[in-house]
Amino acid sequence: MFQAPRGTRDLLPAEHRVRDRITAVVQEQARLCGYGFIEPPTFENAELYSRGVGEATDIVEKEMYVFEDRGGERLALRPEGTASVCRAYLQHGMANLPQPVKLAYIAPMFRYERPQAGRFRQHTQFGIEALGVRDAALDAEVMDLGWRIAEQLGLRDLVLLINSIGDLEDRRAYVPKLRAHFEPHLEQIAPDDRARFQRAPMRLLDSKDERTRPYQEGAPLITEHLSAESAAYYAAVKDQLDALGIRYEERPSLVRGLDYYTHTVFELVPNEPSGSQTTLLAGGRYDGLIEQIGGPPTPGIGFGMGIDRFALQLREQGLVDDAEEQPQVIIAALGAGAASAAGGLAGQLRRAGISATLAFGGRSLKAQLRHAGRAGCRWTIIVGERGLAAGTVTLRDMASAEQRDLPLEAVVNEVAGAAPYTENSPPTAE
RNA sequence: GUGGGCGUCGCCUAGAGGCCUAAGGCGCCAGGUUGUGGCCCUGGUAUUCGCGGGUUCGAAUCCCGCCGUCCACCCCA
Repeated sequence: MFQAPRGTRDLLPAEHRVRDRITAVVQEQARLCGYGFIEPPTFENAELYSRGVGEATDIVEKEMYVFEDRGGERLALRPEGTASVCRAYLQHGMANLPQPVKLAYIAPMFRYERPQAGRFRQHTQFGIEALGVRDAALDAEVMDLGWRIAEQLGLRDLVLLINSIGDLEDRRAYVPKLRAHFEPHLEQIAPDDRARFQRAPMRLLDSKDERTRPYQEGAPLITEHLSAESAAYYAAVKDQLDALGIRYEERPSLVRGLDYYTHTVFELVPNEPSGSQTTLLAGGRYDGLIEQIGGPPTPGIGFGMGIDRFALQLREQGLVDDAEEQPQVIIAALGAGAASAAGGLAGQLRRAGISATLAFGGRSLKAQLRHAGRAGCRWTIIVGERGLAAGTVTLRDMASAEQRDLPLEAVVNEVAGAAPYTENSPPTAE
């Protein structure tokens, strides 16, 4: 039997309802900040990512789904959203629009990773990018948007981790100092971390390896080596966050795995993580990215939010109600002559905004009612040849078991006029 | 890429070398006579225990390999 490919899954109705709820909140909050939604293609020229995300990143180096199409183009399934949005900004000349240009998307991302809790080979992200402006207030606004989404969904006990990793100049000055700190201990630290020493020395700061940890003590921090201008920018961002009343924590070891980040970086995480893949939302400023992919120097900031991880977190915090919505009316049809009348009635009910379905399958009335009872609908309408001869159908209230005959033309109004049925109350035994 | 746990009906679970041609619960389907549900009762729903080898007179139960899945590392949303 076929199975969904490793690391992918079918989002079944119960889970899809959770996603719909998240999607609704996200769209509303993005709208409140003035974001317009865009949908970039699912695959792009592979080089867009190696140039944008960074040649030496894990994403590009070992996680991209790269393929050649029949025309010989080297393409990649989108591993992250920012590069595409920036490409679109350039391609459509959005630098001529009032800045910042605020763009949002909800789209699947693909990375060849080993699946585990909260990590998939295909996952869906909501993301936003605000392009063309470098302003501490915008940084804070972006983080506040992420914060509000969590708030609106009812999530508790989250914390926003922030840091500044400065600009290229800052890091050019800082990295040698960092290397100098670790260099004497290269023999002692973990082999993986020795490689990092060369390629991504800032990662040494958040290594979890027991062999490396002792040497993290006393290492120089980027935040202590920012230029006066960068430090002032970071301070301004924090002032803005304070004004917004967001609970944040500075985390000097916070470095992101994509090369394009500058200055502000942040992550939204649960206070007390239960698993290990718990970053709900992460992002930062990337003032060099657009230039990297061939545009003019253009500042930008944004984040990616793991919709699947939000769903997981909602479940974990007991914020998911799995009750599924049942049709308000189930129509039972008796006899071949009643089938088309039943179908017509179902259509009329739906046009009146009442959810209705037939008890399909040509079964006995008993079976059709049993089906209706189990489904938990409010009413059953029995359409039978006998009643039809007199122009009536039977409307049965499933909770009270009361029923009466009504003219076929009257039943839609009768049901529409009743109090809305909100609770999915199970039938009670008499 | 590395390490570990687990794989019996749609779901949950029993089973630990012969009494298992696999049991129970949930769910689903049908029926309990004539056009009426929920409770109850009856029946149906895995020719087979992820797949392939091996050990044995005999394997769902032991061994090996593969696959799948879950978890952790790495990394990340």
